[in-house]
Amino acid sequence: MATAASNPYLGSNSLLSTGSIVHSDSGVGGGMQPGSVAVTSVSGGYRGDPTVKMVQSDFMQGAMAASNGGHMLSHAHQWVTALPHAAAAAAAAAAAAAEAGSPWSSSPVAMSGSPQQQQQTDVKGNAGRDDLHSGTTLHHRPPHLGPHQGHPGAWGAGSAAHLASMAGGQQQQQQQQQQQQQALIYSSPGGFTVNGMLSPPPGAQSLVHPGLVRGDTPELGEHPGHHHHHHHPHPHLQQPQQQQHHGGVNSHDPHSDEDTPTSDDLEQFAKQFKQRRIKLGFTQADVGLALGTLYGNVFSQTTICRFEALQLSFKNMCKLKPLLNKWLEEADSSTGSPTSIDKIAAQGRKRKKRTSIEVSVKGALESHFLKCPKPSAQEITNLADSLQLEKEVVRVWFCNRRQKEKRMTPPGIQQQTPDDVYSQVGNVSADTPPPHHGLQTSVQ
DNA sequence: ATGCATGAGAG
DNA sequence: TCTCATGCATA
Repeated sequence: MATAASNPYLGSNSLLSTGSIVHSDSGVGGGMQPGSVAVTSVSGGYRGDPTVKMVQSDFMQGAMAASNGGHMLSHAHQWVTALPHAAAAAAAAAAAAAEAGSPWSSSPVAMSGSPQQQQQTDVKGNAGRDDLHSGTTLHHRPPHLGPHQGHPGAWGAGSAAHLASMAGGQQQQQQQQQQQQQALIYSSPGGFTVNGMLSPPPGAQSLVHPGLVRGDTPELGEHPGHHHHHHHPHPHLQQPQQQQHHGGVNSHDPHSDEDTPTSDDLEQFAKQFKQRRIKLGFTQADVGLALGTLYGNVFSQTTICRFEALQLSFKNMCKLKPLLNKWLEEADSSTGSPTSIDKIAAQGRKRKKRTSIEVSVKGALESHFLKCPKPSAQEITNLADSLQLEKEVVRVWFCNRRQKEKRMTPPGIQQQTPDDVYSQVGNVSADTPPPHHGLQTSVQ
């Protein structure tokens, strides 16, 4: 593949070509035979780690492993190095600090029984690696947006799709998929508003430069006055059971911002959000960037995507919801105003090559995971050894696998079936209850 | 849309 | 070390 070619390490490594790997699978249950394992592709990236700065070509790994079957995981680090980059964003840090105090993780009284552990990491990422700068401000503009129509509050339709047990084995999750592209339409190049959206509501901060100071309250509230019923909590997802109101301490309406949304709320919100976003002509990336401009927290397309697909932890969903909600309000209220942001060019940062794990190896990992989701360091080492993978890769694989297990959307549920809008209406008894909720014009 | 990766923070 | 939030790079 072309990707490989671009880096020095893989120059001679032809393993990357798809053709090099031949065997396709061998079942999940058993041992795999050594042979082809994984290849890594490289790309620029950065590693902030001061300790690790060395260039090491270890592209040999794949080749060696393939040829001798032995293990040779001796390589140390392969990440490339060194790039001058600088700039720490103090402003971001400040914002982060502010953010930390926000009431995301806990509502007043709500969750008494379940501490929602751990930290929120939100903005820290910004301080660490983000380079927010603005260099240019291009304003792109949504193709068409009508006068604001859907306010948050108007939502509420959905039915929920749910789940399935994720017990027995791994099932693949469907992935209806298609690509979204960048918005192609830009509005008048003539220039107008300087920054993002206009007229932030009170409480919202004024806009700032993309990437620069913004001190503000991350207090995000969805506005009061919501009225939707929250019915059944989703059976899946281990969301902390929060709503237990005795006495009435916290018994105000479940829709108010103050309280933690139910997974159902989140699901509906996510759907609505996606619809609105699409109708407004924004890509997921646009949104992520806009959030940065508006609130100082930039998010990637990935995160927005995962939010929409409910592939984040419950807690994370709760955290993001207010932000996205805010954006949504801004977006559809500022009809003619350009939204804009500029892209932060990827700086010269080095990141480790992304390892590509063979399907057969994945199968092996999966089977091990089923037996033991949390292998000890030793087990990881052994496994890594037998699979001819780096220990770190295996470790990370397990971490990611566990994370996946904790996502909101359990594998097996269909997230949206755009083809059944008016298909079956009364049919509910079947085993495939497609969740359809009105609109849904475009699928992305 | 997702797979692998990074890094902060909590043990 | 692991977990969690996130994102680059990819398919």
